[in-house]
Parts: sequence; C-alpha cells; structure tokens
Amino acid sequence: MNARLPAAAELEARAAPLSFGPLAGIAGFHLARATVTTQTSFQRHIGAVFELNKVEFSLLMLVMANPGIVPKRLARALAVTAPKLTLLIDGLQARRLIQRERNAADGRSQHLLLTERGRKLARDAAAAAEPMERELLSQLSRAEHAMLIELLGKLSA
Amino acid sequence: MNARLPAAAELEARAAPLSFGPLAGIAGFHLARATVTTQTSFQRHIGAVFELNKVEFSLLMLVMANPGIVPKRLARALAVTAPKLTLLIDGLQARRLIQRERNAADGRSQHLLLTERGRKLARDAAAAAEPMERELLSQLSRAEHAMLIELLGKLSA
DNA sequence: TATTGTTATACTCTATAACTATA
DNA sequence: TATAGTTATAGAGTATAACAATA
Repeated sequence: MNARLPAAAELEARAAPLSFGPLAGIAGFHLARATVTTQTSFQRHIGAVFELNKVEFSLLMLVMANPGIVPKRLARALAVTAPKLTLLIDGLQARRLIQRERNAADGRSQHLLLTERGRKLARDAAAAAEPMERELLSQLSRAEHAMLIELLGKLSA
Repeated sequence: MNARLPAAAELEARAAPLSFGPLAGIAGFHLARATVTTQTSFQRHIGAVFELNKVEFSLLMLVMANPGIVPKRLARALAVTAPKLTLLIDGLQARRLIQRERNAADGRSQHLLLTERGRKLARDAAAAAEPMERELLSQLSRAEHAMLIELLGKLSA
C-alpha cells in the first residue's frame, strides 16, 4: 500500500477502471460529461468575473449581436421558457445592462437593447471568452476545436 | 404577405437570420445547443418509455457495467453530489431496480447492484438507445458520430 | 380570438452544512 | 480524527397555467 495517498485516492487507483458500458456509444452521455469541463472553465473565466451565468452571458452576446431582438426569438435561441426569460431580463435590467423598448408598431412586443454599461460588459466578457477557448484548445488541436463546433452545429440544426 | 403562415412564423421568416456573434466560436455554447437535441431525443426514446431521467438512465447503465460499484465513485462519474445520489438511489431502490449491499470489510461503504427487474429494464433501455443514436446518425455520418464522441471524450478527460 | 409578455405556483435540481455510523 | 453515506434546508432552475394588454 502507498501510505502517501489518502484512502479514497488509493482505493480509486486500485479499482478496476470504470466501464461506460452501453453509454460509451451514446453521444448525449459524452455531451453531458464534456459540459462539466466547459462549465467549470466558463465559471472561472466569465461567470465568477462578471457575475453572469451561462444563459445570462449568452443572452448578452445575442442582444449585442442582434440589437433590438424580441424576447420571443431570444427564448427560442436560448431554449428557455418565456417566464424564465422575463425573470432573466428583469435581472439584467435591474443591473442596468439591458433595456426594454416598446415596439411602436405593435404594443404587445418589445425590443431589447444593451445599455452603455451592458455594451462595455458584453465586450469585456466576449474578450474573456478567448482565453477560455484557448484553455480548451490545450486539450484539442485548433482543427479539432473547429471540427467539434461544426459537428455540434449539425446536431442542433 | 403569406396568409397561410401564422403571424409568428411569418415574422420569423422575414427577420434577419440570428447572429451568434462571439458565441459562434465558443464550444460550450454549441454544446448546450446540441444538448437540447439529444435531450429531446432521449426523452422520446428512453425517458418517457422507461420513466427515467438522463442521470437515472446513466446510473443504471453504470451499475450494469460495473456491478458492485460504490456510490462515491458513481457520484463522480455522474457529476452529482453525494446527497443527490442518495435520493437517486432511494428512488431506484423504491422501484426495485437497484439494491444496496453492505461492504463486509468496511461497514461505512456499500455496493450497488441491479435487481433482476433492474437488469431487465437496463437491458431494454440500452436497446432503446440504439434507435436513438440512429436518429442522431441521420444528421451525422457514422464517421462524424464517432469523431464527435472522440472529441467530446478529449474534453472530459 | 390570437399573441406577447407577465405573474403565480409548484416541482426538480443543486449546493452546503450538519449529522450517523463506522473506521 | 477521517471517511461513507444520509438528512435537512435553502437556493436556483424549469415548467405550467392563468392573466393583462394589445392586436
């Protein structure tokens, strides 16, 4: 026995390697595992720094890239329900990062825009995403990274 | 205007295509989007049929492939906390799908095993995963599917 | 009547700490 | 004193239905 290892790590090292069984061929399972890695990385590079969760970050990026986007479209792009989106927008608006604007032609709908503060934070957060992706590139070559994104795109099309 | 389209779909068709902006190059964003697809497919092929959520399914697969596995290891493999795992095991045990067994050598730990019912359900659910993956293969070639799993594996390593 | 967005409510998931029983 | 697992509790995320305003 190796006395330098704590009990749990020792047991782990001795144990038979974990078998994935039928999960080995299931894309969704590997997707979920990979998400743990990207989520941890996101949290460190962006989440903790800008006090944004993954969906809030994506929301800001989409409003930045599509100024005036209507909530309905955003809800679908982010795969969140309308009530959840209302709360998300409420929160970001309370932080003065985005603002709602009434649609003059149709009083039911609204347009979303970044405030000046929101634009600055969105730019900074987008910049912080670069080292985050570089970190992932340490496990993937640049070609693999591009290939991964392409394949994932085919799945969500 | 095309009167056959409902208003929302019509507006959507007319709107500028959604720009991903900086999200376009962020693997985690595409991971989240692809997960929507795999999750929907999982729900239809397995979740609804066997009344299992994603984690319960993975748990059964891992216990099937690694009989006698200890909860601690399972918690890490599934990326769930120990308290959550307790509740998951409670639920599956109440359905008589898995059983806990005390470790004779160390009374603190336990081993997990499928019951006869659990084995049958796990086999059936694993079989149902095949058409599910075939459905994904309709959007990906077999080579792309294998490549995707390999790349995801590198991310979670 | 249908649609956009909101409010209300309940349910699940997740995270932390405190506890037990064993070692 | 440390570890495996459990219980308790609070917080966040998610889903549904019911609603108000507008079309």
